[in-house]
Amino acid sequence: MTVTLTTREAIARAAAQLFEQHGYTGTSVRAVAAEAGVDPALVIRHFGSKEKLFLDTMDLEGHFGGATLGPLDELGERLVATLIGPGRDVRFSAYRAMVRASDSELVRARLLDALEEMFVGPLTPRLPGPDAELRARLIGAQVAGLLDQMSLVEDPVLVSVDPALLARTYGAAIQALVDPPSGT
Amino acid sequence: MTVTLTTREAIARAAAQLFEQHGYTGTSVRAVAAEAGVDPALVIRHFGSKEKLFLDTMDLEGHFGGATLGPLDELGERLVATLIGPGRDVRFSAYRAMVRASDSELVRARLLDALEEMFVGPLTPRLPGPDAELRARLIGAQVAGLLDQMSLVEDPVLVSVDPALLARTYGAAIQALVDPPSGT
DNA sequence: CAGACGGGGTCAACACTGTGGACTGCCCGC
DNA sequence: GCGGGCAGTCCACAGTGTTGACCCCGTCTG
Repeated sequence: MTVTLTTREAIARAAAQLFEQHGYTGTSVRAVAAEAGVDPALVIRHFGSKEKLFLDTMDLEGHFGGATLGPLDELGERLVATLIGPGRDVRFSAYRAMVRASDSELVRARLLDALEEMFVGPLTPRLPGPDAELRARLIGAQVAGLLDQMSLVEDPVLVSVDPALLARTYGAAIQALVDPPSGT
Repeated sequence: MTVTLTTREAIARAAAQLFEQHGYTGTSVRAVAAEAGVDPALVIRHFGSKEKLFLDTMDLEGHFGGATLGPLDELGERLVATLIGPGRDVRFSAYRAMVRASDSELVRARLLDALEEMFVGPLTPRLPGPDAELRARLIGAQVAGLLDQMSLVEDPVLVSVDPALLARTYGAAIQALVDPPSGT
């Protein structure tokens, strides 16, 4: 029930929209201010800097949380299906904006936190076999790679392929890290 | 034996160094000009724009070429070993700079070209089983993901883990897409 | 009730960015 | 010798993030 918007919220809302739409470098502080109907200097006054505004505004965990829940059996396929399922646009643009802004130390730290919270934390204690933590991190890498190709590079084949086939195929590769290694 | 450097080469060289070191947004045209001992307007005159200078300067293929050669048997492990083997710093920074600059349509096209040339082209006709092209693209995604976590996000665990273990573990996941799928 | 205080808001300015246009000087073909 | 083109220089422009000075208004204190 947001009847009236505090200025700070108005700025945050405008920023979220523009950052998702045009990325970090693509949106200027002045554009955010204009969208929020506010003086440019005010957004800096409220958030300290454009970088902090970006960090306060974007959240990955909200968009990706809980993707690793459920039984380990066929987790790979489910994980991919969740990623490319409903709401993929929001997820994709959030990820895209973050990665492209990863010049910033703080943004990098945030990405690392997200990896930790979404994969390493929940998965490490559940993975059977050796090197569980390493494998959890590499599952995160696989997810990042898929997002790269679909959202950042926009590989036309991947974005238009049958989602079920994609989930099955890439899911199998992820599953290879979920299941305990079989070699020597 | 470059005794004397043409101005254009001097600019390109300075640009390559600075772009790899500080990324796209992190290096200004004026900084490139200063490093090359040249007027800022001159670098635009020679290359058309900062973006074109970047594209003329960075090449992925040169750094990553031929990573998918050799027998399909254990290609996954060899691929990872090549990626994180000698010269990884140069590869990493090239990839990092490209991805972070992927706001630009042209940079994205270039990344897509690289994917095509390095994975889809060489691998599609060689992969046994169905959906060879899709699987080739997804192998590219896996590589991108690993580079993301190691070079872009700089996951401290991944960058310091035993390379052989990393190659074996992630290589197995890649191998799951090299070998023909086994399920129904 | 007067007055100090503090926080939200406004304005102008700074240093920096990429880029374009006008200009100069030089070399090469006619 | 002379004209055309090209490398190089200089200045200016619009836009960037950010800062400082200022103002206004509500609140708390004496």
